[in-house]
Amino acid sequence: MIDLNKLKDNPKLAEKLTAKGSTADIDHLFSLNDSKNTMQVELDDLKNKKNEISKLIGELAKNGENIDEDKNKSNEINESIDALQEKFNLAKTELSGLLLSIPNIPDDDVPIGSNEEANIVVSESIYTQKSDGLDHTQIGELIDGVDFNKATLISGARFVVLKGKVAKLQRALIQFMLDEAENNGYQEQYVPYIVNTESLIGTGQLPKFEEDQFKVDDNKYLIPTAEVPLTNLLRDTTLNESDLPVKLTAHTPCFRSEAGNYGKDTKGMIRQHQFEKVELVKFVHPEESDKALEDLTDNAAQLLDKLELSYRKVVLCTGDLGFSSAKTIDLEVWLPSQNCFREISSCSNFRDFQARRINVKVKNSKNKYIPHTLNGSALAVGRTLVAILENNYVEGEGVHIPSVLSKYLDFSLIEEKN
RNA sequence: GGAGAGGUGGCUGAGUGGUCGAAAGCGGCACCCUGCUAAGGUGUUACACGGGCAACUGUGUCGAGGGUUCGAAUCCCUCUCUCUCCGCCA
Repeated sequence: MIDLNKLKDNPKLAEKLTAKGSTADIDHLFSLNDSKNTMQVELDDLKNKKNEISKLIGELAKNGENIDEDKNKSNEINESIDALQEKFNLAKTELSGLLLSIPNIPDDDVPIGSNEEANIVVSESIYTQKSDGLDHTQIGELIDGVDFNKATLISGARFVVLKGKVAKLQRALIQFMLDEAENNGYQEQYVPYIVNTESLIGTGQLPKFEEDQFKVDDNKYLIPTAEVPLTNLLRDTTLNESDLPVKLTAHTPCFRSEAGNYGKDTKGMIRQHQFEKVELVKFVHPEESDKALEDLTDNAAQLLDKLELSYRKVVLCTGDLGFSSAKTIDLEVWLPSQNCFREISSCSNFRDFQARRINVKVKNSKNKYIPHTLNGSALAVGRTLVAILENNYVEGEGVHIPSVLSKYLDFSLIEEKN
């Protein structure tokens, strides 16, 4: 949630919102806020009168005096209160609805642009970089480890079944990523995969992106990412400053309805309704969040280095930035079948945007402040699997397992069948 | 799924219509006293929103939302969460 006062003090911020694609009417927001406040003053004043009369009635009644006149007066005031309260509530509801629908303000160093073409590549780390390779669906068939037909049979489109060594490889990747996260100081969590509306509002998926979520019940949704349960772990809490930074990690499946992505990546495992991911989440002191984003991105990038997968680091432009994010750095891994880099991790600094929504504060001996939150994938496991299949495939042999995973697996090659 | 109990401030826990934002204790903080690793004394100690340069001040909050009433932590309704017992179950 953005800070209205900050927006008021700095009109330039409104332009940045526009650069992010927000169509919010900021002036309307201000006037709505003003009229809400005016009403609140009036309302409080009326309630104050009412309270005083009630107190008076109490005293009069105790002394056995006549209270009819004051009761009438009080009833009149109550009518005024009811009328005004209704208007006030409407204004308040509208205001909070609008505020929840306004995206975060991009950082100053975020490139301006309307789509991914304006993103800036900051670095590349190249190991081997094959091109025109087989894609993972073909390789999956050759090694008999990936089955989309069975997934379609039992569930439908955009699901996958992994078999044998490929399934084990995915499990090993998860284990590897969690171990690395722990080495980097993140505490592992096991969290619910179903969350309530409040949690999704807290991290910013709701109210605007309801159609992207899988709803399982009134007020209950499958998580689109572990960011949601992990970040909401601290909802409505006040932390001690000495607790910072809070660093959490979890492996979870992620569920996305991918509404509005018809025709995009329809083939293969790139865009699925269900995929595995290891997520990193941090709560840090506001002054530390820039550094924290770098560290977080490094934590994710190191995984790709250890897996010896080629990747590049990209700063997302304003138009490509997620709703809640002030700055996002994507890691994109090389896919030989597509001859391009594809997103495999997204590391974001949310500043105080989510923290305000989830009402988390930090106190020290002097005062209270709102911490900054960050998160990033480390990594998207499904896409990592795709990258390994495609990059490590050798014709006539099969898929070679990255050596860093050897301690998790009792094989180093997934052979072709026949 | 069935039956019951209950949600009060950081914690324990009083409080069944007005003087209750709420006793008391614990804990926290500040100061004082005390020459000994402790004890005692005094004061202070919720949050949100609004108004005001500020001192300060108004409103709201006793799980949530409605209702009754001039007035609700207290009475009524709905919801929700927690706990106990039974059933079922990985």
